[in-house]
Amino acid sequence: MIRPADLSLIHLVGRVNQGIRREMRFRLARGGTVSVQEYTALALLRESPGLSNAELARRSLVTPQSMIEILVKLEQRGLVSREVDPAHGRVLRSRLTAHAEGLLDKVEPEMVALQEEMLADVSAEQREVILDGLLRAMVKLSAGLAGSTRAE
Amino acid sequence: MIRPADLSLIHLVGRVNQGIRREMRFRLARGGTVSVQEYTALALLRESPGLSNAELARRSLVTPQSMIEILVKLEQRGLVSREVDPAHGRVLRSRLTAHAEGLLDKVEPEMVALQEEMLADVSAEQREVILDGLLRAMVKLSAGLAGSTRAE
DNA sequence: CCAATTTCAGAGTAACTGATATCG
DNA sequence: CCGATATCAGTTACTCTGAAATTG
Repeated sequence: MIRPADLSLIHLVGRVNQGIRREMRFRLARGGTVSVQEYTALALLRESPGLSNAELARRSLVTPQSMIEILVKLEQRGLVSREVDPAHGRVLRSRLTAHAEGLLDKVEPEMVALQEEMLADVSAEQREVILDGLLRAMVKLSAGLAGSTRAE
Repeated sequence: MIRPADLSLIHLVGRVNQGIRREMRFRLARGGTVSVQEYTALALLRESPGLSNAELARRSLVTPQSMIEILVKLEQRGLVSREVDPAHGRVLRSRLTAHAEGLLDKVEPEMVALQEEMLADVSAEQREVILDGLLRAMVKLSAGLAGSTRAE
């Protein structure tokens, strides 16, 4: 017999994510005019400059085809610059432009505020535990459990 | 100055969610032929039978227009039956059909397995803390922080 | 020749905004 | 008349699968 709690985490993550995206969309609409998906990619690039499209895709758990679409758009809008990797002529490494840095500086305080409001009733210790747990979950998901990345 | 850790949780939830949905889509493709979005609604209805469209939407943090689309499709496919609330002629209360119960019985073990694989390195105590924390976050998000539901 | 990366093209899923009608 | 619900219609956001070219 499956108890309700057995499945609550995967559902709960989905709902919380939906709530977060909803709020992000709303708040991003004022500031810059970047979509949630674009903001997310920019934030990742700020934290890890020089990532390639393939690397960005892996870290975001999406296909490279999905990521390239975001990346190309960001490049066209002058938010990202891409340069050939000197060690591997096929790889293009992405970095934020000054414009993007400025945009993030303007927008990130709002995102921090969102997170703070959302976690108002969650202690610092509890946040650490959650962060650690979700990170472990992401490692497993990245490894490609039984599904999408079938080991042959 | 914004430290990287300041924003990690909202991003981490997004990535974990993406990983979960990716796996769910893959595993659901075999069993029933329900989409992730449909499965999620069915699971919620099993846990809370008799919810109206508006209630389902609120619990899922989506608009009623988004939810009605799923619900109508499920009804057409014979997975959900809807009846007028005797106390309020406008409200339609949804319940799973026997067919849907059978489908969930077949599919849920796979979803439980997914959650177990994903949380393999997370202790029972840690899961409790995460569950509690995300629930608190969802309460805040449901209340409509500063954004989408602007209090005038 | 093989593995990884990039990227074009088309498709499908999922969520949204706006507007209308009904019920209490 | 107001607030909540249901729902039609059109649109936008996001991700995927398939296929082709390039590099080491």
